[in-house]
Amino acid sequence: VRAALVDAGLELARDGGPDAVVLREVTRRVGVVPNTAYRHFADRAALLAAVREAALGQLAQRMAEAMARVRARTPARRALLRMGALGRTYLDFARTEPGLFEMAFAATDHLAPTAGGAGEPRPLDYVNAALDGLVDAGLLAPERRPNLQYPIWATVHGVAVLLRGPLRTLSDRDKSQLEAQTLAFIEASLT
Amino acid sequence: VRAALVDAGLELARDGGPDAVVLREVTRRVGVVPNTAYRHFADRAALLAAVREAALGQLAQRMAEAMARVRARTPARRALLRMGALGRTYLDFARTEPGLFEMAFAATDHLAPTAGGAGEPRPLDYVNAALDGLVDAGLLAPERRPNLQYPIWATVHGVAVLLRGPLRTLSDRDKSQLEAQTLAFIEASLT
DNA sequence: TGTACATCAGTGAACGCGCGTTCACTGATGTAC
DNA sequence: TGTACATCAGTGAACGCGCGTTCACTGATGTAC
Repeated sequence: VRAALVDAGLELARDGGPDAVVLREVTRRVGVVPNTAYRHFADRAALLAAVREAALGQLAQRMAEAMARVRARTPARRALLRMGALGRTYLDFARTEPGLFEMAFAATDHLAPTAGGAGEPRPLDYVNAALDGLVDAGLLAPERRPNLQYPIWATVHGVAVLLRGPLRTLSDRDKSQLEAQTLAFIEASLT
Repeated sequence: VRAALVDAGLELARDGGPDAVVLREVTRRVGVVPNTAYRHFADRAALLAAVREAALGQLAQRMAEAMARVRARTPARRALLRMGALGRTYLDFARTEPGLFEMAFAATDHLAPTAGGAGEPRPLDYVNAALDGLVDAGLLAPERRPNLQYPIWATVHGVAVLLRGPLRTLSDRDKSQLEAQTLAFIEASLT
């Protein structure tokens, strides 16, 4: 039932974002009485944290698939392609699953279980791996590497957020172009 | 009274973000009966849109002040300093006024009055002006200029959002360093 | 093999709450004659 | 100068709603002897 509750929450978040993940509605979808949720979660915030984790997992899975799809002869080329694929996957996710995207990055009261360490890979892990690949291939100076994942993440995340916010009135064409331009902006500053 | 309602809304948004801007609480603060709000706004969404506008105005004002403070001998140096000052002002605003920051960029149902055109300057206008300054000073190739404001805005906005979201557990030191690094990342890709 | 008991996931009913919104109203302000 | 009237910002009371959460409970499942 716990898994069913999280799934239902994910479904609610899919269209409506975090605010749509309402405890009573979640239990309703599972076909269970509201207070049943308290068997599995301390309170609504705990349920929300679990759903957020699941949403993040969806994004992580897409990134993993995208990484697996990259085929390239040389390590250098592969590192570059991976970098681009990561950005595109991230932006695709934000565009096609806006509710889950919002859910994945919503601020939850419960502090994230980041402490664990040995969990499933997170989006940032893939960026780190791709950057290390660039360094190994000699495309990126090692001294520029430290913490470089953050500005890159910020840039991609930022364009995703802006396109859903102040720039949401742009045409689809302009949005796609802006996404491409932003990824090019990152690539330009990497090489 | 209308202005008082918006002010009260701004105050509520300051600590608590958009969700804290509750129609009844807003009227309560003004010392007026709840339905009075409907004399001035069609519904809650309209009130929220007005408050969002005001929050955006606060940010715009800070940027204007920051621009006025920049003193430099040469146009080239001034353009560079302005660019940096804009980024720092933006991140300062996000850090010191998280509620207003969230409010300013919240998605509101009412479509933004962007159509007007001749309104007060918006954050993006300052970035455009600074970029034009860089081009005029010969620091930026004109062919790179078109739409360059968007990736830059995205990067700064992205780091602001991440620092309030997934990276909120970072130490203040790390946060400041990440902000600085991100601004350096932008500057590096501009020159 | 059979009985007594603990565990615990899910039930049924209810709570208090604050919300956005609607209604018919009052009473001050300004305008027309 | 005085009277009749329209305007309209704010009032008072109420509505229905759905929420998160708590309580004492039932009844199936598994374990100990």
